[in-house]
Amino acid sequence: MVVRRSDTKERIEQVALELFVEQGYEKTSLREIAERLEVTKAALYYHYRTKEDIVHGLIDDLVGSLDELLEWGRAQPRPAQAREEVLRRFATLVEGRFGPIMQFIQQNMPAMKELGVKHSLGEKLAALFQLVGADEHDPAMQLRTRLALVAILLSNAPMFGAPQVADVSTDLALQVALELVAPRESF
Amino acid sequence: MVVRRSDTKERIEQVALELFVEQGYEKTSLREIAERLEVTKAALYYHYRTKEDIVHGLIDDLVGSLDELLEWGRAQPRPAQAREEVLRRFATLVEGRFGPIMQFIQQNMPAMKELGVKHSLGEKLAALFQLVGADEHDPAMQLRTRLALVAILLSNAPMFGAPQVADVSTDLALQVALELVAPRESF
DNA sequence: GTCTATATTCCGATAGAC
DNA sequence: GTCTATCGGAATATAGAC
Repeated sequence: MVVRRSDTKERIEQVALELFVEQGYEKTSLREIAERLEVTKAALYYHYRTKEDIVHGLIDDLVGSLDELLEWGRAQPRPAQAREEVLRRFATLVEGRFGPIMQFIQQNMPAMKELGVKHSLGEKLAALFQLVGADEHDPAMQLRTRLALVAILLSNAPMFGAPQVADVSTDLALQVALELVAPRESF
Repeated sequence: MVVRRSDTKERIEQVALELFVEQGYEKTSLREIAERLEVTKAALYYHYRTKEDIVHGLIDDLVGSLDELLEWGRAQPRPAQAREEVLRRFATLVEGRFGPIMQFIQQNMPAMKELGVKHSLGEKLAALFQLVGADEHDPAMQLRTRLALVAILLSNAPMFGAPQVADVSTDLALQVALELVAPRESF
């Protein structure tokens, strides 16, 4: 069971994430967040020590879920056969409540780097990559594995905003991702 | 022949790009750029009207090269057969002098959006996507086409910093990109 | 828990001498 | 073309009343 946070804390994180996705982390001031919440800046500082702490609140949630996914995947007796289900669960997370957070992270890498998020989250994604890529040593297969994860992420956020020609459903992204990591003889 | 700019203008763009890639656009101040150049802020303002103008100076170069690539691709009599060469030339641009700029753009999307870069550059990338994807109407093929471009971009910049497990050579990325857009019967 | 008021710092940008 | 000096504003953050 998730620990119950105060309503205000939840509302702060929710509104902050909205604005971070709309405008980016740096361009979003605490004044704007406070205004949309119809409170003052000082109120925010009662709940969070710094602006950075708000981001950590958002990220910790995601890191926790990734940990659960990793734990599950590693517990599977036949890793090779768990690949598909790991990708499926990852896609579920991305299309679910972590979609906006993933988009926020993707589009604000310099800020994530400064906050140390790039390190903690990068660890998890590297582990996920290894789990899905299993013990592949072929560089081409490693690249395909990475692209499989990107395919799922692309269904959530646009790349450069432009090549969003058609809507990509999560199901389609998952299908292409599975093709990418599927064993093959040749093309 | 490229128009000859003053040495100082070139050095400003070079140093600014360095810092933009290292720290991000918003976190890089004109003071820092000036300090690394060993001049004062005011000197920068003689060459560029605003901080945004420095970015536009960097981007225009790239947009120009993409235009050339698009022009060439469109002039090919057999578009389907030009795909491979377009991807090859795109990879050459990314691994060449535009690598850092592409990385900068990718990792600073909110700033690009505010500068209108997302629009001008997005147009070019959408056109490139259409050229490579040709007249594909299958959504799965459209996604694969997008991933082909991403594969090439991934060889240049890390994704989340972490899943950079092995070095991805441009040749390998190009090969996987070609596989992705290659016509197929089934998997 | 939320407020008013303020401290502090840094930024982008300009004026004008040389 | 580069400098010194400075302006106006906005940002994060804090102090202290209620």
